[in-house]
Amino acid sequence: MSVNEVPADATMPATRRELAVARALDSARSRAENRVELFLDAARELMNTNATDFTVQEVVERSGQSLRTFYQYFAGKYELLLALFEESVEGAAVQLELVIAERDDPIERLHAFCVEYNRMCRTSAPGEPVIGPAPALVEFAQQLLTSHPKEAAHAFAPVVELLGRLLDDADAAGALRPGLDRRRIAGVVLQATMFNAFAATISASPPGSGGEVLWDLLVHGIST
Amino acid sequence: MSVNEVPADATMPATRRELAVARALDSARSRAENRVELFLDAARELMNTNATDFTVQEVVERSGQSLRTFYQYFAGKYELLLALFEESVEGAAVQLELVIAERDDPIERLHAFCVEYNRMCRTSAPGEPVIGPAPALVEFAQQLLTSHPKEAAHAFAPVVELLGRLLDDADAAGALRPGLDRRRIAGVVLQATMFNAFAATISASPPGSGGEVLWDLLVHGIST
DNA sequence: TCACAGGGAGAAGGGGGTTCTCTTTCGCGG
DNA sequence: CCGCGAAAGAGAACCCCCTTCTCCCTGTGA
Repeated sequence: MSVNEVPADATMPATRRELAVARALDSARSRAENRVELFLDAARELMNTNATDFTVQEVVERSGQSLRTFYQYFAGKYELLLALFEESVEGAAVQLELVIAERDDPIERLHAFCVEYNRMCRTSAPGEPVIGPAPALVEFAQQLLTSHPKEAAHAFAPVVELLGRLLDDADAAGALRPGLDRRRIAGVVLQATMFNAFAATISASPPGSGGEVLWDLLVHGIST
Repeated sequence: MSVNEVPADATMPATRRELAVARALDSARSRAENRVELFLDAARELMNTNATDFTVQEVVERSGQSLRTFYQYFAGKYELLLALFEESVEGAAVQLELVIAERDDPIERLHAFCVEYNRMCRTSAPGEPVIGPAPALVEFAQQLLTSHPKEAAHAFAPVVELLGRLLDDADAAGALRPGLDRRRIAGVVLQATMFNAFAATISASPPGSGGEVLWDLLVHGIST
C-alpha cells in the first residue's frame, strides 16, 4: 500500500500524531490482511486437493504460519470456514451477475440464475473440472443453516439480494403471479436449487440437468 | 417372545435337532433385539433431552450396557445413527399414511402429505412440544445424503415410495401436467419440504406456514 | 465341579481442536 | 551498538470423543 493511501474506513487524521497512529495501524492492518489471506489460501488449496476435510494443523503447516498465529486471527476453525464460505458466496454472486448481464428479459434472467446457481452448487464429481464448492463447504453450509441461522442468513446475503432483485424486476414486468411473498420465494428457490443434489441421489437421476427440471417446476408456479 | 413363535425369516425346521438350533437362535435373536432396543432407546432419550448431540459413552451409560457390548452390536456410532434415522423415517411414513387415509382426492392427499411432512421435519423450537426429529438426526440426514447417497436413498425409501404412489395416483386421475418425471419430482418435493427450514431462516419468515407456501408454489407447477 | 463363552469395567490408543509455555526474532528507543 | 518488549514460531499439553483391547467375573452346560 503506497504512502499516499489512507485506509478507507479511517477518519481523516488532523494531526501528525494521529497520522502516525493511523499509519502504524494501517501497516498493521495490511500485515494482518496478508496473514489472513495466507490462511485462507492454504485452506482453499487443501479443500481443492484433499477433496474431503482439512485439519487446522494442515492449514497451519501449509500456510507456513504457526498454530498460535492462527488462533490469534481466527477464534477457531469455525471462523475460518465461515470466512471461506462468505467469500465463496460472494464469488458466486459475482459470477451470477456476469451471467445475468447477458440477458434482458426478466424471466430469462431468473432462468439463467437458477440454472447457473444450481450448476455452481453441484459439488464436482471426480473427473470433471472443479467448479463448485468443496464438499467441506457444502457440509459447513448445511450445519450453519441449522445451528447458526443468523450468520447463515448474513453469509448468503449477496446471493439472496441478487435473487430478490431479479424477482422484483420480474414482478415489475408483470411476469409473476400476483400476491407472492417474494422474500420467502427467494428462500425456497435458493434452498431447492442449492441442495438439489438430494433429488438426484434419491431418485438416482443423472445429475446433469437438474437445474432445468427445477426451473420447469418453478416457473409454472410463479408465472402468471 | 413366546415359545410358540418362530422367527419370521427362519425357514421352518424339519427335525428336532433343527428345531433346537432354531430355538437357540431364536432366543439369542430375542436377546439381541432387546439389547439393540436398549441402545436405541437410550440414544432416543438422549436426543430428546440433551437437544444437541450425544456421545457413545452417554448412550452406554444410559442403557446400562457396556462399551464392549455396544461395539458388538453396532459397527460404530454411524450405524446407531443410521438405525435411529431409518426408524424415524419409517415412523414418519406411518404417520403420513394415517393423515392421507383421511382424504380421497388425489391432490388433497398430495397436499396433506406435503404440509404434514413439512411439519414433521421442522425441528421443534424450544417451548413448543417436540414432534420433529432431533437436530442430531437432521444433521445426520444431511451428511448421509452427501457422503453415502446409496444408504440415504435406502433409508428414505418408505417416504419416497409413499410420495411416489401419491404422484402416480394424481397422474392417473389426470391431475398432473403430462410429461413430468415423477421420480425426479418426488426427490425435489421431498428435499424442498424437508429442508425448508432454510427458506425460513434466510428470509426471516415466521416458521409457521412454510408448508402451505411450498405447496402453493408446487401445485401451480404440477397441476394441469 | 469345571471349562468356557459372554460380557462388564475401564484403560489405552489415536485423531483433532484448542491452549499454553518456552524461545527466538525483530524493530525501536536510548 | 545494546537491551527491551512485543510478535510469533515450535510444539508440547490438554481435552473430548470414537474405537479397540485387555483383564476378569459370572453364569451355564457337560
